[in-house]
Amino acid sequence: MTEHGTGRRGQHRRAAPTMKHVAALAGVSVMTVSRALATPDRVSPEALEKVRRAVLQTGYVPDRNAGALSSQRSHIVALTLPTLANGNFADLAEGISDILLPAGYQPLIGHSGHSLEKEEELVRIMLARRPDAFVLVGTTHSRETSRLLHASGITVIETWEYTDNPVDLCVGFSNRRAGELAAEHLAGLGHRQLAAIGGSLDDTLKDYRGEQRLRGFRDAARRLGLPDPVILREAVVPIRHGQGAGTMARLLDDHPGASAVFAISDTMAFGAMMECQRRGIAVPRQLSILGFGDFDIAGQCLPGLSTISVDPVAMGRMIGDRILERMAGSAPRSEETAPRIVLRHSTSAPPGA
Amino acid sequence: MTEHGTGRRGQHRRAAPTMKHVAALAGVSVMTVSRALATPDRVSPEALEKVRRAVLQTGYVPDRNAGALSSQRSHIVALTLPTLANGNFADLAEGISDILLPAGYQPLIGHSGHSLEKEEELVRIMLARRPDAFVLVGTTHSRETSRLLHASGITVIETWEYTDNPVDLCVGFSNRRAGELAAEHLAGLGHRQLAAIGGSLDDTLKDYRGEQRLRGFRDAARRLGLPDPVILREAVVPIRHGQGAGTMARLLDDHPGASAVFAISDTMAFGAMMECQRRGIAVPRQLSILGFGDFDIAGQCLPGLSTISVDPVAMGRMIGDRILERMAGSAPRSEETAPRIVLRHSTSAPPGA
DNA sequence: CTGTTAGCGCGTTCAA
DNA sequence: TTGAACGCGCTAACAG
Repeated sequence: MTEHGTGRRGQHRRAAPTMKHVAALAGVSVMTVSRALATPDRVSPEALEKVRRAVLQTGYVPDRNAGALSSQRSHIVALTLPTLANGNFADLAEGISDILLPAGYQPLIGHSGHSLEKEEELVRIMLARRPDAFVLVGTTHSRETSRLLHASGITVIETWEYTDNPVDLCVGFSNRRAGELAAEHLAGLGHRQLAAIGGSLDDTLKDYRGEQRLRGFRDAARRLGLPDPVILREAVVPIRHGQGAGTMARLLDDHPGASAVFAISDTMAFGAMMECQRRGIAVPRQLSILGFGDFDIAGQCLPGLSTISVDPVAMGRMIGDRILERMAGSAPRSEETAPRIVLRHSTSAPPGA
Repeated sequence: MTEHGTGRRGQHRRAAPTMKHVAALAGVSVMTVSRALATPDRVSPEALEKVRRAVLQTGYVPDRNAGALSSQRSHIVALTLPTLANGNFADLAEGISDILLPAGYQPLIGHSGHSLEKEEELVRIMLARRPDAFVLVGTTHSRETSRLLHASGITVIETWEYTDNPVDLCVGFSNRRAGELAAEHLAGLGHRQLAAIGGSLDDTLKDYRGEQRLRGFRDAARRLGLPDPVILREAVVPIRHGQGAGTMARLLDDHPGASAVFAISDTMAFGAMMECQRRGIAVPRQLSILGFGDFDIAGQCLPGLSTISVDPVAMGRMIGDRILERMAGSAPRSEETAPRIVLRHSTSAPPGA
């Protein structure tokens, strides 16, 4: 018998109190402490009280990672977003957290910067924490990402886009449909020459969902018998307001014929509106602008921005609920949510009408 | 000998592959796999290759929680923010992530909704994951929060405010100083009757940092010999644009004398600008407006919003660096960063000047 | 209701 | 360079 284990750890900080410390202080076994914390009703009132006191005295906080190792349930839910600096995704994350945290699950948030390679790296890093469920924005992933997720055998929820062939579960909306909605709204107002501004088609950084919206927009315009919309893809994700202004400037310079513009996001739409204001173009009298996302700013700018809302907080809560159902053993179904138009004052009939 | 341990876990999903599986497949011991992944140079090229293949074939991802339990280093860094739906905090989080992730640390993000009680709960939940470091926005915490952090014995970094008495380390700026800067700028332009709009003093939901900015603003005005600024605290955190408009409306109705307004955040400032536009008040000719935060929108709206920047991404990176230094065994110092004015076009000399 | 035993997946330590 | 033993902190399973 060599004596391992005594003082074998090198220099390191004072350790946090463990269950053993609490048990010793309370004069009960470690198991009783464990039960007192997890299933208080299976412990005698006296033992419970002793444990409670010892916990308070030591400032003990259970080590859930150790618990996870033992119980094979980490109570971690991984969440990969394209970026945090986007109100919609932040709202989505808060919606998910609002449901999961009170239920004892810990969201683990990461951001991929709209890159599939970074997403794959992130998935690998997060899988190393053995989450009980994995939430991904988007349905486009690298082969290896899909394989890793599949091999992990955990619940996977894809969101922010709807697909009939999810890795596992899907809670999202059709971005094509959102684009169609945009075209239908503008056509309904009487516009014929439409335009759209969106993100670049850069090889590695791509807004796949935004691209779907643009396609839906174009296809709906065709279906409605309108000329093909002018589509400018110049913004680099993550999109900031300035990109909207720049792309709008290009549109006004090179394709002055359009009377209505669909912007891939409110962020771009606002920048576009400012560019119009700078040039003395009245919105919506001379030019209609329609956004996407119903960001906070859409309701505050002048004129109020007409936009398409997908209610990220509600979607997040729905995702949280689905995860809890799955954890409880039931088999929730995928769900397609419906984007809807929010009418404000940036769209109206075209000038000649 | 009763036979425990065989199939003792109840119904649960297909388990992820473990190091044992990889070792068996590679025909080496578990330890060799461990070393092949952690210290490849201490493993023979042949063994390394066998392991590498087995890893690829199984889609194995190491369990870092188990690793953490063994090594006593979780490589997790906890981060509590007031909210994700605030560009500054999102940027801060991304800045921290940008440094930590490549170094092998996993940020764990939570949001407290500006509530000290929720923060305490969050700290407890996050401590249960045994982070190697803890980052908190703000220097105001509940007694229990401070106690828990102290008892945990880990590195703690407070940010977004500077204090000489941090729990452990502090990387932040003086919010008072930011407020003073605002008053000095406006006074320098010739304004005498100043005003400020900020968050409510609700009992539980408080923007402590914003309040410090307001106090710095007031004190600097006094020091400069100006009449006391009118300060309206009506917005409820988290502040959205609409609150700026409402508070501005109240200011214009009840205190029409002020020629310059400092808004506690760009979000409020923008709402305030829109309210002015709605009323036909020209900014900055009739009224100057100064924001805080240098949010994306400040550079895009018209007129461009003069504001105070604290560079959250840089601060985040600084925090990440400090954490890595501490992990490497050195003793980094606290750092006070300096807020700075970003001049655009929403402030100018007062009407009569 | 309580305690004992065993083991979750890994890294540390020591021995070969 | 490799492997075996051991234990990190906790919970499942069982015995009392």
